[in-house]
Amino acid sequence: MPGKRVPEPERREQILEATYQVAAKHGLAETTILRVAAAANVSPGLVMFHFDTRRQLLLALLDYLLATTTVLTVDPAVAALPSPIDQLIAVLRLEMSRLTSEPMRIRLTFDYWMAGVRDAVIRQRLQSEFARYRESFRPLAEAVLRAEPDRFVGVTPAGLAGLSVSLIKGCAVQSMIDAEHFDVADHLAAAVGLMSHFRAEPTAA
Amino acid sequence: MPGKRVPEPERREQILEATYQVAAKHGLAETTILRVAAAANVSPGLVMFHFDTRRQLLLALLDYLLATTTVLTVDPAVAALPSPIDQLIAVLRLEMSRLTSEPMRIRLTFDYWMAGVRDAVIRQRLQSEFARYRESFRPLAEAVLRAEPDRFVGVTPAGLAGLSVSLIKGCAVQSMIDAEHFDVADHLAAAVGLMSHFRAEPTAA
DNA sequence: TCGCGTATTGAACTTCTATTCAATACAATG
DNA sequence: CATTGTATTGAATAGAAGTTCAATACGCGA
Repeated sequence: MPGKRVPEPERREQILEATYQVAAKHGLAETTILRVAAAANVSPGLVMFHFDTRRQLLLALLDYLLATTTVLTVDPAVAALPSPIDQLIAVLRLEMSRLTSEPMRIRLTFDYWMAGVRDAVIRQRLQSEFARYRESFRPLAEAVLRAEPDRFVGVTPAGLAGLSVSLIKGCAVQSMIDAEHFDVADHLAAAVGLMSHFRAEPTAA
Repeated sequence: MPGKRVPEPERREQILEATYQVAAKHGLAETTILRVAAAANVSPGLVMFHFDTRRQLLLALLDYLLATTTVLTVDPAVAALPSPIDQLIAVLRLEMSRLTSEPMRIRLTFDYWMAGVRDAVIRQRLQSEFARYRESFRPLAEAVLRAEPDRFVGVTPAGLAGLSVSLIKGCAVQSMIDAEHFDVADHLAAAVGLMSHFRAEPTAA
């Protein structure tokens, strides 16, 4: 006794949304067709009908996840900061706060990250996503190096951008398990402590 | 028709070793009793006999994994370096190389890391393990701050130690997926580029 | 109003898993 | 050599998962 018919794109969207809810709460491994179907108030068969296999459902979820990830934007208030290095630090701070405020999303992303170790398709999508993310730091990194070339001898824009992403990822990884105990501010303080020295007054000694 | 009897501790060790092989190659999720038994040339029942449940087998594997993790040691050649910050950088370099040279171990550790999100026992063991790791950086961090207090205003030893671990973890996470493409030297160069400035000659301008 | 295609269901099927257990052979002890 | 305890096996069980599919009802065009 079939239920109400719904145009295909909306059904897909509805099921994907349910899949996200399940995956965010229980993790990828426990994201089963049955659970997804139950969460979407739909029969298991319908999930297969729209996505063919569980694998394709999870790939679709990955696309959904990446598509709904906010791209890196430089806040006007940040852009107004005088020195590029202050801008970079401010962006780092914002990104770290943003990520740790969405723990479910972070966990899911790392779930895919682990899956990517054994799955080439997942791996490539994540790689290009993170390459894009890294690139979005490039203008800022270039500005920093341009502003104080003497102090950044041997550091490339790509290197500084990569380091920025690395710091953010390190923060995300820690907070994933230590959510309530891990303090973003503390973590950033050390990084800032290092970077801020590019502006430090010269030692007269 | 039972096979040869073997004293209990050796059997446990043998099965654990097999479990490690399977888990390192296929991941935790695919580490099944059957696979482990096959890898150990033993019947499935015997695995259960020695470890009771799959969960306890995996917990035992975690202990095994952590127990066989080399603790942080400061190489004599490193300790001979004149400035503490050079020592810290050298240690970072060594640790990053060490981790990326054992990709299987890293992946397995992160597998447990993900499992720890939903499993309190796993989480606590990992937390204390990483706390210990972080602490092992503390003496070095303190030496760095003591050597150049004026340049590290507001940075605590804990903060610097945490940042060091974070950099290493960031490196490990990247290399996990990007093994052949990710270059430890590049990654470290940026970090070093930052830190080395604590020794930079003052800008005369 | 009458088909007709398609979305939808729910049960059946297959496969894989952890787990249990009765049967069995080995080693040590007497 | 007999006995006893325990390590070991392999088959049986139960459950859950992904996937298939025949049956069914809905909505649209004729």
